[in-house]
Amino acid sequence: MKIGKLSELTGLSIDTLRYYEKIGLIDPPFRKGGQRLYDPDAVRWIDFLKALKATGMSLDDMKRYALMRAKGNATSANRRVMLENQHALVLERIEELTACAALLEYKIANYHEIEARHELDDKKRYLK
Amino acid sequence: MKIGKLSELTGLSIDTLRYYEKIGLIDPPFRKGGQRLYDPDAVRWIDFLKALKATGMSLDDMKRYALMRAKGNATSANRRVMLENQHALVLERIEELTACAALLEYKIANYHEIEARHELDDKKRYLK
DNA sequence: CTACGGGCTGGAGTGCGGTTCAGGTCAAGC
DNA sequence: GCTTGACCTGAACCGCACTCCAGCCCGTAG
Repeated sequence: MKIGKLSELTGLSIDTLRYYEKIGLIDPPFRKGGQRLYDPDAVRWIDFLKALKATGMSLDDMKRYALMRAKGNATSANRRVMLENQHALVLERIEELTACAALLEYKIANYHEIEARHELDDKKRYLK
Repeated sequence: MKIGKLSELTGLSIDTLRYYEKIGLIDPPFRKGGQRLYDPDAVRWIDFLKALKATGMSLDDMKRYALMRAKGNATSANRRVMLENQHALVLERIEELTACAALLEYKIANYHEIEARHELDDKKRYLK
């Protein structure tokens, strides 16, 4: 498939795909007449990259992972450790967000209270 | 308190505190001999800003919130809505991260399997 | 009174993760 | 053969959120 199709399937812009290739996240595909022709497996790899990115991993770290992957089996344990570290970070981040959500809920409840009080004031003013 | 102390208490760098003041996130404090002198309440406000930031809110949106806060009660409902929207985003983000965590767990389990197979191969090789 | 640690300003610089642009080339349909 | 739309390259540019810097001032301990 050509780059436009891959862009459509992955949701990454054409520019981003070329950029990812440039920095070594995506293997340079075969070319026909200068144009990139991707293997369908590329979609799976890019989806994985998207997931790593969603966890907050930097492109640099993803590049390190991609590099190890390219080196084959010998790097398997290292890659696993990378994923384990990232997994731990994700759990931490979830905890942090959960705490923030609780704080927001508290603040929102507070605002509701304040608004209720103001409505009451309005009623009183009306009754005067 | 002076800016150094506030920096220590909030964990934000002195430069960041001045930057936040410049962009309107923090009220300009009183000055004595040109130096900023903060009220202890500043810590609470900054901690709240940190929480908003942790939720992924942009400084620009935080500025909008700060501006409304400065305008007083009339903006209360708008501020509540902002927090409610942010709360929804946080919940979404937690869902996304949870899904990523699951994917990572799956991948990690996969790596364990691969490693186990390789150990087996090593044993076989040893027995030859 | 002097040294020194902390604070001040305005503005330039940084790192990240793309995005845009100029100026082309390629290929599929008419 | 020609048009049209997709694709190509290298390099410049962008927004965000800081971070650093030069050159200055203030205040307090010795």
